[in-house]
Amino acid sequence: MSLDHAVLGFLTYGPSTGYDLKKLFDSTVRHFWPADQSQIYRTLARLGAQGFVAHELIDQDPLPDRKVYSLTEDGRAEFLRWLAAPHAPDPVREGSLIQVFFAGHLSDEEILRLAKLQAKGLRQRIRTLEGLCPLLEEHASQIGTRRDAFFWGVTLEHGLLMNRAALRWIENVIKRLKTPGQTPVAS
Amino acid sequence: MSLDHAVLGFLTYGPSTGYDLKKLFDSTVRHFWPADQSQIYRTLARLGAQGFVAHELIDQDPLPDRKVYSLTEDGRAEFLRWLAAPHAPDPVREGSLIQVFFAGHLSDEEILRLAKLQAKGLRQRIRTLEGLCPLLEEHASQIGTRRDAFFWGVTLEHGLLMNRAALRWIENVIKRLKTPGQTPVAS
DNA sequence: AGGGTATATAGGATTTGTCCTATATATGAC
DNA sequence: GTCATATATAGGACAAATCCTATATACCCT
Repeated sequence: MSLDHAVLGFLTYGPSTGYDLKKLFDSTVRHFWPADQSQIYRTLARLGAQGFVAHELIDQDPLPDRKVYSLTEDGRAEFLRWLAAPHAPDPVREGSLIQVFFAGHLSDEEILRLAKLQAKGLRQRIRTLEGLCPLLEEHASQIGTRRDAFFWGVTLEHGLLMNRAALRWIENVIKRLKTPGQTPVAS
Repeated sequence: MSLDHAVLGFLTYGPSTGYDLKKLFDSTVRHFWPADQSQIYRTLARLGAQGFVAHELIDQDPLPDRKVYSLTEDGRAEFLRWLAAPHAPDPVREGSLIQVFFAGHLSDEEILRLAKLQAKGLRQRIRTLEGLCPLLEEHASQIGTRRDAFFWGVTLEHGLLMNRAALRWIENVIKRLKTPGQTPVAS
């Protein structure tokens, strides 16, 4: 349950509401762990029932009360325990590769069309990640330390490197499709 | 619903049972699309209800009857429609990065320990993928064409490249942790 | 005047995937 | 002799995630 610990993690920086957490998620970890608004509220409720977070109500009439959540002692302990423990990597799920896997049923032209679309999507995603860089630095200076900023940047770097590798891969596939007769051997 | 189309895809090579499909999944697409046994059977049932597959029973007393599924006309049409259409990439979910994101709360020693474990896992995964190569070629020669073998190999290549990129990334992070004072800037 | 966005929470419904169990027998390993 | 593995299907229970809707008001744009 990574989301639970991501929420606890953000609360180590100080109390926050579900609404603010959602925005924080979107501007920092969305690129490797998207979180639905509805899921965040439910997670906060569950963490509350487990005693890992507590909240106080702040009246905002006529808007709904703000529920400002903060970490309890137990919550902080649980987070640090999780953070220091090794975890199995989550299984990979790349649906687009299923299409590639069965692409032999299509004509080269059709495959090229799809591959180029994929490449376009990857380039777009890379630009999005590059645009995230200043945003992340802004957040780091606001709520985190310089040390935090290093690790935040490193996760962004991961996204960039992976997407660039995927782009190189698909561009290479396109190249090989255009010049047939080559051995497709991996390794 | 990628699984549905993966199942339909495998059935284009000929009729099969849920049991055999599970084995086929494990030896070909498991590295980018793991499928639970239980899920495969339920998927076959659902595809049957939708009219995309049909099955005949083969008595095997005392073992349970084999349900040999084959594609219907509708099923083949649906698969080819899906195969030729562009699809949005599935969202990335890398739980391990959440740990990296909050790693600032740990000591350098603890982080190094975890990072080295991650690297070890990646090397292991790379070896597994390399070992899958001959298996995949064997399957390709048995049930697919040479053209299929190309695309099957390309998906494997994707896995190798992505895991190697991830390994380089983590090794670089380890290096930077050991020599402090360097700018962590991405890009 | 009407439509989109921001503020704030929350629940229903559905989908997708995992884990575990049940059934029934044969074979090979230790 | 017992224990794991292979053969074959199937369902209950649960977890995780997404989508949509409801509530209420204010502000800005056209």
